[in-house]
Amino acid sequence: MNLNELLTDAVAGAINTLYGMRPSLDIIQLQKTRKDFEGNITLVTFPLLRISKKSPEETGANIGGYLKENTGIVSGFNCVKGFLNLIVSDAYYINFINNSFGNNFYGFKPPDTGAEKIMVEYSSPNTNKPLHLGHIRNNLLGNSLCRILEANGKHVIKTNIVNDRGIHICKSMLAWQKWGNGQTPESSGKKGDHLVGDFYVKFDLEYKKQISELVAGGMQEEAAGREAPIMKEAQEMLRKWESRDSQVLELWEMMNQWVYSGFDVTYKRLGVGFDKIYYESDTYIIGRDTVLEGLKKGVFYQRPDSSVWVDLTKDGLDEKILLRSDGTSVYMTQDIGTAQIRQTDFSPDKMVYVVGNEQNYHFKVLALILDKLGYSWAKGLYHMSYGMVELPEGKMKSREGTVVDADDLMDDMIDTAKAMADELGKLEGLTGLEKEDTYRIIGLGALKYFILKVDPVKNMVFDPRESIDFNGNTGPFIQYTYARIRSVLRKASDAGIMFGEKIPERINIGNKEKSILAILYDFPSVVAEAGNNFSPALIANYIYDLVKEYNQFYHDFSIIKESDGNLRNFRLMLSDMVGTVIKNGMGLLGIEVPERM
RNA sequence: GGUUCCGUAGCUCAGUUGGAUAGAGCAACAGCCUUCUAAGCUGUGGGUCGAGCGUUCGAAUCGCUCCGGAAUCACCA
Repeated sequence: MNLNELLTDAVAGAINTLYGMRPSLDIIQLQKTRKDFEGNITLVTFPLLRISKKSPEETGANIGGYLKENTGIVSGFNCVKGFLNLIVSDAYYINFINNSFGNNFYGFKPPDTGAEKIMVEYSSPNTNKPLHLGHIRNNLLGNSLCRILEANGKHVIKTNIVNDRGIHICKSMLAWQKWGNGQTPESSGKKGDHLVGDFYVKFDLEYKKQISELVAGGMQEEAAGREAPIMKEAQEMLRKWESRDSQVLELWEMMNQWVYSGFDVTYKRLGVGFDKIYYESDTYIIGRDTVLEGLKKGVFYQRPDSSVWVDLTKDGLDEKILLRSDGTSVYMTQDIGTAQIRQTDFSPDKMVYVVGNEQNYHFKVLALILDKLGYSWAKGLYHMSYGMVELPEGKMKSREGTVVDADDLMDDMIDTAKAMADELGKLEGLTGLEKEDTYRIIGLGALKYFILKVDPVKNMVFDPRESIDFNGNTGPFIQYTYARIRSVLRKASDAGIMFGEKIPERINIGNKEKSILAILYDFPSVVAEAGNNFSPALIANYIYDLVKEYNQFYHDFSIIKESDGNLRNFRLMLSDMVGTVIKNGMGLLGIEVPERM
């Protein structure tokens, strides 16, 4: 039982003894004591007054007195305006650190064989252009979510569905055919995904040109969009692809390979990975078969032009197309197929989709369709929806060239880390390789933390200047604290100072130290909460609070230089444990921590 | 127009199941390195929690109505 549970029990006992009535647990409201008051945990007395039939002050005094006498956890209390502030005994926290010290996995639940099996889909790129800032948020959230779920003892399967087919890829392919002159990543010296993306842009330019020519010739804009010759060519190419035209397939394979090798570099740098990768070119057929089956069973219906639809008007939604009139698949068809294959392959209890909130409607429809098809596992679908990333000047727009490229961004962050570290002279004495690695850790730490500290459901603004700041509530600030701790521990070790002896309960610890202990104590419950809420941001903000508190302590107290041996031992253990929690917590965000910086 | 989400300091964001005088960082200003890493610490200023009404001992938090912003309702993905 943790502290909250112990106290809830004890308070219930107190009320029963004092007032002769066993209260329901939900009126026992415990919260952290605000900074301005003395105490660690506060009981709100107001809901208890109808049982006690006494004033808030008196009720608080009664319960506080009982807890102090009977629990051994509460060493003192005060009651202010109906808030009973309980002082948790030093011994309780000392006992905690004595037990948890040296556990490198503190905060993590061990994997359990009977654990819930959760499949998490994230990343899900298209293969026609390189990854950008929006993908970065997706990848970081997905990867962090997986780590958090694993830390909660879940069995996690990380998966990626690569959208390797469709009209958008055909656009790049067509443009390459027309204007590529046989260029390859090798011949051009470009990363494959960037090269393919360049042709996608070329297509778009030509398409726009053709549209304006048609409009100038008197055609409506909408019609021009359909009639532009290059678009017709791309559509023709897609049809050839679906009928397995060997030349088109060969080109498609080649260009997709370029993109994959490019993605691999980006993924590796971002520190994300997958247990199983699916390709829509494999799954869409299954989806199509299922849709046709559903049509036979009467779950769907066909229009005169032979397109297939599902009617969701009774569920408060609209009608949705599942197969085009020419028989080709749409996005929904593919997702139906993918979900089925995943069930066949892994039969997960839950399938989590980390996908932007622009697709909220899509996933509502997907779950509904799978349910209508009679799949019991449809209930296990969960869309982890997250907000868009915007720039200070507004949305990223590829046609206006304001898209922030993932590779460029990482380069910039690492360059800035290098410039700053060199200016501060922080890494002198390290080898060249060690320096490079540290720049990387810091630059990526800044980027990842900046994105993950924000509540996923919210849209966020990414200001390249601000995100590059390394002070305040940032990744480097946290990493710096870690490096300081490591430095202290190294110095202790160099001086032959051993630590880790059990701390005697009678040791006299200060408020700041106690407050750090209390925060450390909370880590496992924060991990659990982050898992329940699918929110890496909870971890990020927790670490920041811990680190801020520790830095104040570090500033005000001596650790190695403390003359009292017991106290020195305690402070070293405390520092060591803060380091462990920083490392573990940042690990859940996919952020590394440096030994020196 | 329907549906969903968001609105907290100049800017970027915290604020678990309703609880005390709403918190950080950035930016501005003023301090602290002969002492374990100053990428740090301390202080000052900065708020009608979008607005109103309601629920109650108590609302940034819950409900309703507005206002503002975003997404979506495609034979795009």
